[in-house]
Amino acid sequence: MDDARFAAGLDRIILLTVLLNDDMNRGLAADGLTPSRTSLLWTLRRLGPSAQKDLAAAMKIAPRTVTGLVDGLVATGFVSREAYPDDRRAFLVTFTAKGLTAIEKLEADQREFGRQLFAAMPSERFDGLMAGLDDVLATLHALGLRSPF
Amino acid sequence: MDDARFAAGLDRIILLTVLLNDDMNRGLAADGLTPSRTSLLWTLRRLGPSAQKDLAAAMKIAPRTVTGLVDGLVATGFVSREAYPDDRRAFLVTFTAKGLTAIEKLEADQREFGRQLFAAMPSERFDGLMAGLDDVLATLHALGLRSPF
DNA sequence: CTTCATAGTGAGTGACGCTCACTATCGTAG
DNA sequence: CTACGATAGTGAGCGTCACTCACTATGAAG
Repeated sequence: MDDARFAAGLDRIILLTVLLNDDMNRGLAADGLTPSRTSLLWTLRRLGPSAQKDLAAAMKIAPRTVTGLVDGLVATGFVSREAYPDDRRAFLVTFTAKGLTAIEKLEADQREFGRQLFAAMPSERFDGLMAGLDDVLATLHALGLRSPF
Repeated sequence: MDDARFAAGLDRIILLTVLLNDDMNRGLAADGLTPSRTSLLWTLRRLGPSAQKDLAAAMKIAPRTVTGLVDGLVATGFVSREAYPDDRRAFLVTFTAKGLTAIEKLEADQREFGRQLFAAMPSERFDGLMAGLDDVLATLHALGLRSPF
């Protein structure tokens, strides 16, 4: 019966997900951002200036929801709606200077967080962790839990 | 500069977080549960029959929010509000038979998921993963990200 | 030019978090 | 025993974020 070991492992992973989720969704308020609006900024960073429909597809949410998120981000000055070339129905959602600064700060924060998490870890243990994570991710992939990217 | 390795590691962990979160919050609808109501059921399982204020404290949410969650769970038949001994202000939130069945199914699902994740993993790799996770969790603890339990 | 598809929004709903004000009850100090 | 402050829970109302459905404006293709 390895069930107990498996359960203990899963408990650790679940605890980690809870802690990281809480942490990520903290501090955003300080920047005037909400979790979903931040998620849109990350997506916009990945895709570059995009139509709202493309953001909706990438984030796997309804187009109508993107309208609301972009409304909020425009109101708070993180993005702007520009003209979309050759299609007057669509907008090109684009970072403002403030938005660019914000996403770059988020990226820097993430790098710093990675450093804090791993810098003190013996490299053997780090490698073992990575191997285990890759295994788990591959298993999840095989189970049909695919990466959104 | 190990920054790239750290970033890759953090990316894996974040991806895992996202995938597991999505997965956990799927399928709940099939049981007629929402994420927060399910979270309350898990808490109730841990604490045993409780006053709403104790659920609020354990879940780190406002008492008013618990009122709403319990309202929903009572309406859908998962819990009931019983008399609290020696205090007529409070309720003793208690599993119904349906609620008990539901939480036991969730527990069984979780055990099964643990099996699916780890059963095929070489035990050395599993141990390496656990060591890495323990290290990360200890680091998070040191950074002030404490377990909610 | 007519017809069908597409991009986005208005209107409405529901879950889930919050605060503030309020009621009912408890517990304790006179 | 009574008055007073603390506690348990709820009503009212707000904000975010997800959804659907119906609609407008525009694009694209016959």
